[in-house]
Amino acid sequence: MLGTTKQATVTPRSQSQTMNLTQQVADTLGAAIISGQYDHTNPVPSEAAICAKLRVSRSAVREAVKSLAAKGLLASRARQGIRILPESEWNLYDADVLRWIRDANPSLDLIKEVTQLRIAVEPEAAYLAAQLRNRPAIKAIHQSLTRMKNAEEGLDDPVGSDIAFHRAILDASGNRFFMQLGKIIEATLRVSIRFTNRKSGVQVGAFLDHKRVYDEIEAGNPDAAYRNAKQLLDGTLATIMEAMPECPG
Amino acid sequence: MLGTTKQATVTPRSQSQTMNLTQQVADTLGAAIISGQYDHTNPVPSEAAICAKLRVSRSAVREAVKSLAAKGLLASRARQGIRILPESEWNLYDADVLRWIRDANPSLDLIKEVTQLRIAVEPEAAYLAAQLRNRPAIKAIHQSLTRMKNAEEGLDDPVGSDIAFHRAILDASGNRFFMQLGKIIEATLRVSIRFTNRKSGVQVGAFLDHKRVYDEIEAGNPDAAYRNAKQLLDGTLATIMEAMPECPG
DNA sequence: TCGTCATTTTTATCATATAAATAAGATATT
DNA sequence: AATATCTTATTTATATGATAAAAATGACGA
Repeated sequence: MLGTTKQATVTPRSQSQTMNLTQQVADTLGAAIISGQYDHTNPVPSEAAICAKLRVSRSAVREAVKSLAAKGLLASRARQGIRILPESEWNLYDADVLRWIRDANPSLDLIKEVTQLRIAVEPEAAYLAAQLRNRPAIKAIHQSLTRMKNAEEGLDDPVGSDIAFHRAILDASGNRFFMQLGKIIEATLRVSIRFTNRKSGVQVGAFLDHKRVYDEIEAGNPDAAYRNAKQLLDGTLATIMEAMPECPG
Repeated sequence: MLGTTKQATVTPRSQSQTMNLTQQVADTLGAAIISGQYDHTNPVPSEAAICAKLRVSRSAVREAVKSLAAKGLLASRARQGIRILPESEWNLYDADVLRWIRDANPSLDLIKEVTQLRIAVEPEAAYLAAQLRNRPAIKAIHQSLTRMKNAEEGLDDPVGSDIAFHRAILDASGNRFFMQLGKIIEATLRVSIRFTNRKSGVQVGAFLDHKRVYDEIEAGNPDAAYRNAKQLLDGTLATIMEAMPECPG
């Protein structure tokens, strides 16, 4: 046999477990872009340079670039090369982008902003859920509440059950935009623990606070569900703000 | 010169104005997927079949597929082919996805859900803006308010100035998640007009309603800004619900 | 100084070949 | 008969190289 192909040195640190080459390249580039490694003095390398650097074929690089372009991170044009788009174009509501941001700058800023988003959205979702009264969806909320109860006795994961509860409410709203926020919130919450894991003492009354929201949804009282959800989240934000170094607003 | 390449028949109806081939293919496939053309009885064709159908190279198809995968529409694996992901995975906060959804099913449902999102987010954004009191940002709100005033006398675009106002408030919140919703809201509002363009009579008091929100932000009264913004949007939702055939919630 | 044009770099697109993964069928084993 | 193993075929994954098109740059001339 002549001309055997086969070469491909994988990208450096990227986890190649389940990721294919293109995904690995996209992950490497995405993380580099968001961590601010490139700017006008140090522009993104050309396709050819990336190929050489990562030791992969042009196909892999080009497919990765298309993937990142779809997330709003960059754009490429002939002769102009690959240029990074302004941050305002980055799709924050994308799990990968969010992860790269979180890892590039592990701070409470992102968590604060997500919490502000939750404060805006979750009470409204509870309101809509109480209006809709979708049986299966409400049952799912109740099940996550049971998980929280179990978690208090160490029989279930406290974080996991809490996340499940909030996601169940979003799902019960019937609003697709609210539902999609579930995975964004989850991705953030799972990390925020590392920052705000002040002793589980604050968790004591948590179950009851959550149950109040459920009860009002189940009873079909939109306004009361809204109020209880808002109160619950204001407490969460307060905890986060306490943990923050300075408090600019 | 031997072996001249050159062929490439473009995709059918896609606007090829500024779009390159890959984008055209992605647009064609994305629209087809979201319009529900494929299901388990009629799965997505293989790469080869798409190449033949659209008369483009495999590279173009593969890059388009990567782009759609990045938006959560599909995933592809060897021997298994391209499979559509469940709707819950589609990134709704993506301008392309939103456009495909809107065009696939032109109804008020999407507009209603976006408005529910606005009701949740915009009052909170006004609240934060009043807290932050960022001078340039508040000035931008005022400028859009001036545009609305002019629009009342036919000197500016009513829709454009209204959108500018709401985007300015989101921008003034300092929250990146809120800011990003600007383009989503804009894309939806520009279409919703076709549905709810009940005579501009309702517009009469609109300027004052908007000005009240601005005044409270400028004065640094978060709670009042919140209330006025909420009131403003409740009116908007009411208009939309009126225009809807049936009112399920 | 300014516009025009040739040059050259870079992405865009195409074509083709090989590798790897895996669904499905065939075969062997218990 | 049921299960495990091997074979085959199909499809995506990856690599390579060639041509096309776009656009930044610099040379040139009016």
